[in-house]
Amino acid sequence: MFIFVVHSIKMITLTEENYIKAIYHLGKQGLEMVNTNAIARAMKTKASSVTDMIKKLSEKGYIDYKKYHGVNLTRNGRSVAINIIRKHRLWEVFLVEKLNFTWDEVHEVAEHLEHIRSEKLIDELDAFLEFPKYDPHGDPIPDKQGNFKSINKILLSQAVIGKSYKCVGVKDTSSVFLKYLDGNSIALGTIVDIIYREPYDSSIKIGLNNTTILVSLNVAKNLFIKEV
Amino acid sequence: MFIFVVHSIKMITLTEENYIKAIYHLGKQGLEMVNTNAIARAMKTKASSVTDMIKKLSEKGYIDYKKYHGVNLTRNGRSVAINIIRKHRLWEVFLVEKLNFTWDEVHEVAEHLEHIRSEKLIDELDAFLEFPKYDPHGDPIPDKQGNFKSINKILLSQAVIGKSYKCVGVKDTSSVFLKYLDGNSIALGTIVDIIYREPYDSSIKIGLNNTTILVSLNVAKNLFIKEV
DNA sequence: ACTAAAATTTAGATTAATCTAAATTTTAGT
DNA sequence: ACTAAAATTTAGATTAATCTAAATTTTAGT
Repeated sequence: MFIFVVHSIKMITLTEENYIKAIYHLGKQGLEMVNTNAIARAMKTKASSVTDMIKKLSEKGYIDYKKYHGVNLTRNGRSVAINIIRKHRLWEVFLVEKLNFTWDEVHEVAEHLEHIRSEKLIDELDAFLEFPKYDPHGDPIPDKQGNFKSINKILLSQAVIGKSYKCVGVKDTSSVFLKYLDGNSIALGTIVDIIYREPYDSSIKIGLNNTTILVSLNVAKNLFIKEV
Repeated sequence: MFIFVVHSIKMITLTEENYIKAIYHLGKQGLEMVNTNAIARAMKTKASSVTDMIKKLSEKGYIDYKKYHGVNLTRNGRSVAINIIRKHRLWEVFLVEKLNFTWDEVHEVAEHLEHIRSEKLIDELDAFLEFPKYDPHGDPIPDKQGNFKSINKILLSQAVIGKSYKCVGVKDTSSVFLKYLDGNSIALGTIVDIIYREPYDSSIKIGLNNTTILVSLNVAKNLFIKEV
C-alpha cells in the first residue's frame, strides 16, 4: 500500500511577492532588521496585518523572523525579490522604449506586469530589448542569474562645488518629482556643473545646457549623479 | 453637517472578469441562456461556487440572472468581456510576432496579461503591433470601441469535395491540436484541396503543399476554412 | 400528469488577507 | 533601575472565493 503525503507545495501569492519586494527595498538601506511598522507603511496596511503575513513568509522560508525585532530576507527570499525587480525594470524599459510611455508613467503599470509568471516571457523580453542594463530611472536590471552591479553614484546633495557630474538615476520615482526634472530639462545623461551651495538652506545652484537653475535640498537628495 | 454616503463603487475583481469572459464565450454559440454547469465546467469550479458568483455579477449589473434558468450578459457585461478579449488577443500577437512564441504557447501567458488594467498600455500596444485584425489563431481582434467582424468561415468538416479553401482559424486552441497542425504543415493561410470524404468515419483526404494527408473528423471539426 | 434523474440553489464551513481593539514587549529618557 | 511611550503581537471579526452535503426546482420520458 502506498500513502501519498502531499506536502502542500503552495505557490507564492501575489501579496506575498509584494511583501517580499517591500522587505527587500527596506532592507537595502541599512544592516539592521526590517521592522513591522516600516513594512506596514510601505504596504499601506496595518501593523497587525504585517505580523500575520510575516509569520506566513517565515514559515515558507522567505524570511528570518525574530519576534518583536523584525525580519530579514533569506537567500531564497532575496532571490524571489530580485526576480520581481528584474521583471519590473525590464517592463519599464519596454514601456518607455517601445510603447511611448514617459518615465513618470511606467511605475504603476510595471507594478502589475512584474507579477506575470513566465520564464520564457521575461527572457524573450530581455532579448527583444537587447539586454538593457538600466531601467528608465537609472536603476540596474538584474540578469537571469540575479546578478547586477549598481554604478558608483552619489546624491546631488553630496556633490563637491566646482566639479561636473552626470545624472545617472533618481531615488524618488514619484510622478511629481520626475515631472519636475522634465520641466527643468534634467534627464539621465545630463551633465550638471555644481556652481554654488547656499549656506542658509543647502539649496544648490547648478549649470546645465547653457543655463543655471537653483534646486532645493529636497531635490538634491533625490537625484543620483556620478563624476565625469 | 454633511453626510457622505459612499456607494462602494467596487472595482471588478480578476475572478469576476474571468467569469464574464467564460459566460461570453459560452453565450456565443447559441441563443439560449448560459447555464450554471457549463460555467462551472469552463471555470473548473463547482456549480455552487458559480451560483454564488452569478448572484454577485447580477447585483453588479454584468449579467441578467433568472434563477434555475441561467444567465445572459448585459450590455455592460458584454463590453467588459470584449475588452478582455481585445487585450488577450493583442498580447497573443505581441508574443508571437515580437517574442518568438509559437501559437501553441501564447494562450496561458495571455490569460494573465489580459487582466492588466491600463488603457494607455493596450492602445499603445495596438499601435506598436500596427493594429492587427486577427490573432495567431485567426480570431478577430476587437478595436478600441469593441467592434470586430468575424470572417465568413466554415469548418473543414463542412467543406465541399473538389473545392479549394484557405485555412483561416482554429476552434480548438489547445497545445496538442496546434502541434498536430504544425506537424502536418498546416498553418493559417495554407491552401487545402478537398479530395475525398471517407463514408465510414467522415475522415477527409486533403491536398496541401504537393502532398495529401488524411485528417479525422475530429480534426476537421476544429479547423476553420474559407473559400478561395 | 407523474416521477426519477438532472440541474441548481442553499446552508454552513474554509482559506487568504485584511481590520480594530486589547494585550504584551521593547525602547529611551531620566 | 524605572517607567511612560512606542512598537509589536494576539484575539476575534470581516470579505471574497471556494467547498461539501442537503434541499429545492426543472426536465424528460413514460
